[in-house]
Amino acid sequence: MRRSLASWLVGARIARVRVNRRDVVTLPSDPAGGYGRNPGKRVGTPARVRGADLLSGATVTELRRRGKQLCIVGRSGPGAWRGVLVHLGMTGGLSRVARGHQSPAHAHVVWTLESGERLVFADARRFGGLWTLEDEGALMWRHWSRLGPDALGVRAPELVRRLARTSRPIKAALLDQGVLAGVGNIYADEALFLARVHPGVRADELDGDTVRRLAGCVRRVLREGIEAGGSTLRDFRDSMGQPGRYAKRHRVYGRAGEACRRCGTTIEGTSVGQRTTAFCPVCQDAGGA
DNA sequence: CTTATGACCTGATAGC
DNA sequence: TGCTATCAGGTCATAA
Repeated sequence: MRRSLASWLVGARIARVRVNRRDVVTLPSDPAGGYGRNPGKRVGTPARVRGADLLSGATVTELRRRGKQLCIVGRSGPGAWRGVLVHLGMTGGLSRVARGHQSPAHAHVVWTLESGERLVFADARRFGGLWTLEDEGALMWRHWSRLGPDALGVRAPELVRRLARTSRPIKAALLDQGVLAGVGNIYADEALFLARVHPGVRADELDGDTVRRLAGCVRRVLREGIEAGGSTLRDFRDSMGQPGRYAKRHRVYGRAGEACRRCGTTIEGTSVGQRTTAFCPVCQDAGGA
């Protein structure tokens, strides 16, 4: 998504912003989790979202990603840093809409560029959202300091150290964004298959060689996924509307009941940490490592 | 502190 | 056709 946005959004000047749903936007003054995402804590009237907080009047200079979070960085006037953090959740998307064309369904926030085209944040299920940032420090300290290293470039020693500190199943640890940032349910299953690690084994019981192998497999599946434009199960489209092509290359995810591509055994479907999990019981033997 | 669990949402699909 | 149940790519608050 970052790459597909960069090609047309960087350098663009934002003329105005329209917020159709206040609760997908979290201001620094809103409750930590976000105003709309915890009904029990919706108290009082939320502060109004100002256009400038969502880059109105700014020129986009950069798109920075860490894990699953994307920061649209801009400048308004000399030296004035602006930034909006985006998380797509499960069904969120950012899309480019030409002048005169219709926005997608669930268009919660719409930026109109000086060129007349629009950037639209849409999210049917609303697990995603936007976070405004008062300065670069807020991005680094309030948001990104809570994330583990970005999975695309994670080094083996770092992963070894981090996995040694948790007794959870390895799959649950890989999905914890504070341990490692950027691996979701699909790529966790794919990486574990490639590394021949059973998703249910305790993270702190994996030996060093196995974790080193796993680090390489995490980087590999993400690199492959990005090169293929992502995994489209149903909803995902990049900002130009293109679906990803990686799902047809999944080795285990979504293939429970089908034959393992490596050994022919039936891929098993189960649940680890409340998440749908697929693995090959022969290639990913819980005893082996 | 760490870990487990339910809640948050909507839409697609399967089964009756 | 229309109803209900089930499931989904992620995270957060809360309880244990």
